[in-house]
Order: sequence, then structure tokens, then C-alpha cells
Amino acid sequence: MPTLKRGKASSSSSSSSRVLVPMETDSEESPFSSSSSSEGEEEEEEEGEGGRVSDDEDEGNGEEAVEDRAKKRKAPITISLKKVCKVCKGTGHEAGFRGATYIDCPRKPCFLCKRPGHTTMFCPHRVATEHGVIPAPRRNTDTSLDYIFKRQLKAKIPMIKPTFVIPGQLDCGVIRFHSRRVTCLEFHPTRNNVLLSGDKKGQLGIWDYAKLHEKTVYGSIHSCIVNNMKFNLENDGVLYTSSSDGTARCTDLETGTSFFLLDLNPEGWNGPATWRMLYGMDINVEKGLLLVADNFGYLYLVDGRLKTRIGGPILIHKKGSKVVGLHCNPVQPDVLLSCGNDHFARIWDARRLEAESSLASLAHGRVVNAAYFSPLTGNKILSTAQDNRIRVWDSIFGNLESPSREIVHSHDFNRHLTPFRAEWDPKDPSESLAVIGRYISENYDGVALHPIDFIDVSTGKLVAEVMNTDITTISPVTKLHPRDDVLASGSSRSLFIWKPKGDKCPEQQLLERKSMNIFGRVERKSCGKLDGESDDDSDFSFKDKKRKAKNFDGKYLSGRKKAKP
DNA sequence: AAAGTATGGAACC
DNA sequence: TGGTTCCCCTACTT
Repeated sequence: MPTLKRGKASSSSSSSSRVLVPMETDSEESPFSSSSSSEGEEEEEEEGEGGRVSDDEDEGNGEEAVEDRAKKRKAPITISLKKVCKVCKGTGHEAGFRGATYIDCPRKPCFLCKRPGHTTMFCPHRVATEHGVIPAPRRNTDTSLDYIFKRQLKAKIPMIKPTFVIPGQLDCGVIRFHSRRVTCLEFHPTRNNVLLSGDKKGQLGIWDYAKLHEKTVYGSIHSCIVNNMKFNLENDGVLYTSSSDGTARCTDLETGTSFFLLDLNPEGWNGPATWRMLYGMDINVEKGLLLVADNFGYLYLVDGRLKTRIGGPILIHKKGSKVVGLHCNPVQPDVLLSCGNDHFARIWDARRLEAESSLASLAHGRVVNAAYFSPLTGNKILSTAQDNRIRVWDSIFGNLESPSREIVHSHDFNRHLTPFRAEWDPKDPSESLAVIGRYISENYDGVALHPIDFIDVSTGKLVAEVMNTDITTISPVTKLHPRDDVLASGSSRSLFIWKPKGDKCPEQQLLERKSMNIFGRVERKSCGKLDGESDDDSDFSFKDKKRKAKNFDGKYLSGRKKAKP
């Protein structure tokens, strides 16, 4: 019985690091019976002594577990040599990492798809080439409105879906100036190499990743979590932010001076029952309107020019529950999308906003971390929920009782991590490519890594996995550049910039990539040493890295190229 | 080097 | 309904 079924990810390639590649051709026939699956077993044999790790549910039953637990609570401290599972507290097995492979607790349902009957390691969604696609139970029904809408949009939608092109290797630049975890990222809309970042402490970072040491940190704009950043497209020297300190602010990026457009806690701190935090934010460009929402379910409208509130708060999600995200439709800004902790995403007509007046409610299995209209036509919605599913909802005029696609993907909630959000690639004309970090790790040649996944949401295919053997942390925050083939990621307190190896690419390639901008591989060398960084201010530039890179063995991730049909 | 900690959501009563 | 307890792949610092 193979321990690791994921042939492609775990098969023994000789290179030190692993690549990830589109999983198209290999294992097409039978994803569940991968033949190259022996090394996991070896590992198990080595350590298989003490507790029978080989589980199979034959361990104690539930009652025993309960008893055990009760004993443990009451009993005086005794030293037991028995192995105790830290997940279920049961004995006879142990969950946790063994080397770079995570051994599941056999008594818990799958950590990936959450369904009983198997553990994470054997989850069909973990090995399937289509990354856990669940087609909709039925197609959305077309209404006449739908028809008209589609006709309008038809011209904008390319007839032929471009092929994904995978650049060979990626350079990866790192900087660390945040002292708390990164919570949001945004590329500057016009200055090509500038990345903005917000953190849990309220700091705002500006990093010119093309230049050496070109970074700025504004520490006094917000006093806690920066939840959203948005540029004013009419004046890109100005950035809007919303924060858990309850303010929405407008900041001049050159000077760092900022003023608030909204302050929900003018009285200061009077306990958590009254403290309001702002989570969602977007700008209705046509109307010069700033929309923000709080942790009690309310939406606020602010006139960006007059800096005054318009109307009172409007309840758009369950009272007392957090509204997590807001997004104005790119084609029709008056169509507003919200999502929240009440497990719903909702569509609204911003011209006629009042409680209970949503045009549609999109039900999710758990808290919805994010929901975005597709960037060009606004015709699709991509949502990320904490039930480990990415959902795609077709046509905002269709029947939205159920999503048109569900993709099982590991992006669990963890209180220590910034919530994961799947985001559209703004450059993909077919509006099918999404990027999102992955929670559970995979054993890549002995290193547990958490890749950043590129998923074709129209098929559910995992198109590329971006990783680097030196980056062992999870990357919950990801952002694709609006024009360039550049990916930014935030992992804990560090920021990463990934771009195709070298800057000089043949023109042709550039053109090709323009359509897809997928990164399939990661190069090891350019990431420099991460562990040895001093805590405070150490930072790297690409130049630094190239120098340091010489100390590395020069091994790059290598792997199979995606076979083109 | 093991222990401590920050800290959100939901299950549970 | 609300307070309490628990928590499965964290990323640090002490």
C-alpha cells in the first residue's frame, strides 16, 4: 500500500528541489494508482517501530478516546511512554510531521476536503489532476437578461482560450521590513516596480523592488491591521486604506501624510463590544464613492471628494457578523459584491441599498474570505471560503443558488495566518486563471513546502505551483501584477517578488506570456539565505542576491515541462 | 532546544 | 442566546 500517492510531487527526481508543473499529461489515466509511490513507504518503515503508525482506524474506538481524555484530565501528572496523538489525544498513533511528510491522525476527517472516510494523504483531491473539481449540480439557467448581458459582453471575450505558457524559471526577491505578518499587497497602478504592503500592526510599506534598498515604511497611518488597500485611479499618488482600527484613510504616498475619510471609533476604546473594525473596501470610480464595511455587518458610503459620509450604515450581512470583503463590478460599478462571516456573498445594487435588498445571496459552507468579480467583464465571481473550496459563480444574472464550480483546495483558516484569498489574474483575457497560496504542505524532496497555486478555474486544473526550497513558510497573501509577469507574495513578515528568470526575455516569449503569465518553476539561487537574516532591517535586493547566490550550489529547480497538446 | 505566545472562529453547553 | 473551551500542517521569540 503506497503511503504517498502523489506520484508527480513526490517521485524521486534527483534535483534538490522540486518543480511543479502542470499536471496534465502524467497520471492522467489513473490518478489514484500512481505507480511511483514507494519512497513514502520507506520512510515509514524506518520509523515504524514504537507506535503503529500505520493506522487504518483499527486503533481504539471513540469511547476509548473519551476515556483516555477523561483520565488525562483528572490524573496527576504521570510520565507515560505511550505515544499520544496531539490531534485527538488518543494513543497508539501520532499525528504530525515525520521529516517533511505530515502524518495524519486517522481519527480525524480529511483536512483537505473535510469529508470522512479517508485521511488527507489519501484524499482524492490531493492526487487528482483536476485538483478537486466538483462540477455544478446543474448549469445556471439562462434568463433573457442573461442573454442580453452575454451579447453585450461577447465582443470582450476572446473566442479562443490562450494557451498557458510556463516560463522556465523564476527569480525571487525578498525583503523583510514588516514586524508583524503581512496582511495585504497591492501593486502601484502606474509605477511598475512598486509594491505596497500592509501589516497586522498597521504599517504601510512601499517597496521599489527594482532598486536597491528602496523602501519606505509609514508606521503611523493605522494603529492595527491594514485590511485593504486601493488606489485612487484618478490620482495614483494617493492610496486608500481600511483598517481594524476603524478608520478608512487616504494617504499621500510621497509625503506619508494621511487623513481619515471615516472613523468609526471617535470615542476611543471602550471594549470589544463597541470597537468597530473596517474590513471590506472598494471605490466606485464613476461616483467617486468609497465603500467600506465593518465587523458588525454594516456598510458605509463616503463621498471621496467631499470627505463626508453619505447616509447611515446599511446592514448588508448578518447583524453582528464581520463583513470581510467588498468589490464593485468592473463594468457596472453600481453592482456591488460583498462577502462575510455569515457564510454568504451577496450582490447588491448600490443605487438602491438597504438591508435585505440584495439581488442575490451566494451560500457558502463556511466563512467567505473573499469574493471578486472577474476583472474584465465582471461576469464571473470567484470566492474563497474557509471550507477549503474555491467557487466560481457564472454570470451575475444567472441562477446563483449554487456555484457553477467548486474546487477543493487547501486554504484553511488558521488564527495565526492572514486569511487566504483566491484572486483573478488581471491580465488573463479568458478570466480563468486564479492564484492562491496553499496551506497544507507537500514533501518536495525532503522539504515540506507550501506552494503558491495557479489554478485554471474553468477546468479546476492546477496549472503551476510556485515554490522555493528556501521558503518554507506559508504564503497566504498573493498578488499578480496588473501588467507584468510578476507575482508578489506575503509570507509571515516577508515579502517576495517572483518574476521570470532574468529580465531579458525574447520579445516573442513576452508576448506569449502576456496572455497567461504563469510561473511554473522556481529557481533556488536567487532567494538568498533566509534564516540568517537579522531580525530588524535586513533586506535583499536582486543584486544582493546574485552576489550571495554564488555561495549556493547553483542547483535550480528542474523538472518536466508541460507537454503541450 | 523546548516552551511560550499571539489570537479567530466555531462547537458546545 | 452567550460565555467558554478547544483547535490539525504557524512563525516566530525566549
